[in-house]
Amino acid sequence: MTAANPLVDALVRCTFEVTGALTRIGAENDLSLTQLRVLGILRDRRLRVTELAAYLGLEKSTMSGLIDRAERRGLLARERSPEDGRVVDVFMTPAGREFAQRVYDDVRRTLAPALEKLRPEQRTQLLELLEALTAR
Amino acid sequence: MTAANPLVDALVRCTFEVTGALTRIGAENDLSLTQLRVLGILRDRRLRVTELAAYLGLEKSTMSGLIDRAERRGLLARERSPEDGRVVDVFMTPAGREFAQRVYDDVRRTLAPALEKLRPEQRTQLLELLEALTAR
DNA sequence: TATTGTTATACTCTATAACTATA
DNA sequence: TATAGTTATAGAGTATAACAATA
Repeated sequence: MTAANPLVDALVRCTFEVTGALTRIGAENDLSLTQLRVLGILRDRRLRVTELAAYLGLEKSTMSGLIDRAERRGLLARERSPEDGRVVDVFMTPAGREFAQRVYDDVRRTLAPALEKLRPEQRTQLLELLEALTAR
Repeated sequence: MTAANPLVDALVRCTFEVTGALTRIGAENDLSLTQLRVLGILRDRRLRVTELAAYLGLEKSTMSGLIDRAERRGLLARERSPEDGRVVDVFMTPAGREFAQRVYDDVRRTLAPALEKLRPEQRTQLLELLEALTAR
């Protein structure tokens, strides 16, 4: 038995709510939560397949499928590494970048209203707390 | 174009981190994120299929499959409503309740350490902010 | 031999459409 | 007719195991 922990419970509840919003916005753009996350990760990075899988906590084989489908849509591209012939780099196409920008704008527009119900000093507090929480 | 919003970004990043932890703990117990959420919702409620689908933002047909698999594992049970023969109520079995308790204990044990890095008054703040955020 | 990535396979998750039973 | 739920179907997401190519 573990003691009740209202803070963990509130965090989990909030997570499910935000995830719900993200899933809905993703679906409106034919993106699963995972694809949405892939786009977020690759926005400012170029990663090999294994690294991407590690970021997402998924198997390489799962990544292959995700990349296949995104590549078929013209959002991502693959490139064999010149240094190591086994490695495949993955990165966003210009179209993918533009698309991701639009979708994440949508995310901001959707989530901002709830956050604006907080007082300004509460928003500052929350930002600090979230950053403290996700700092490694 | 939407202005950058560090607070939304921090919230999304936090959401993906917590989701990652929930997915991993779920996987260790052969539960998808959705099944984990079903167990959380039904912990203190008895809902008809349509209500459950609404809670999760899913189609009724998707619910049927989710319930089927959880029922096959002995975690959930269905019961036809005596008042309205079309309605099917869904609820947790004792085994399901016990199982959910164990899994959510695991969730608390996993997430608590990160939260304990915050100072006590920060934890109080965070709880208040999360509650303000998810209040309807 | 070890590592990187893909393919084959099987199962879950999901939506849409068609259906059954009840109201 | 309308509503509640299930079934059929198809596609995406996921893991495991086997594989090919490269190091």
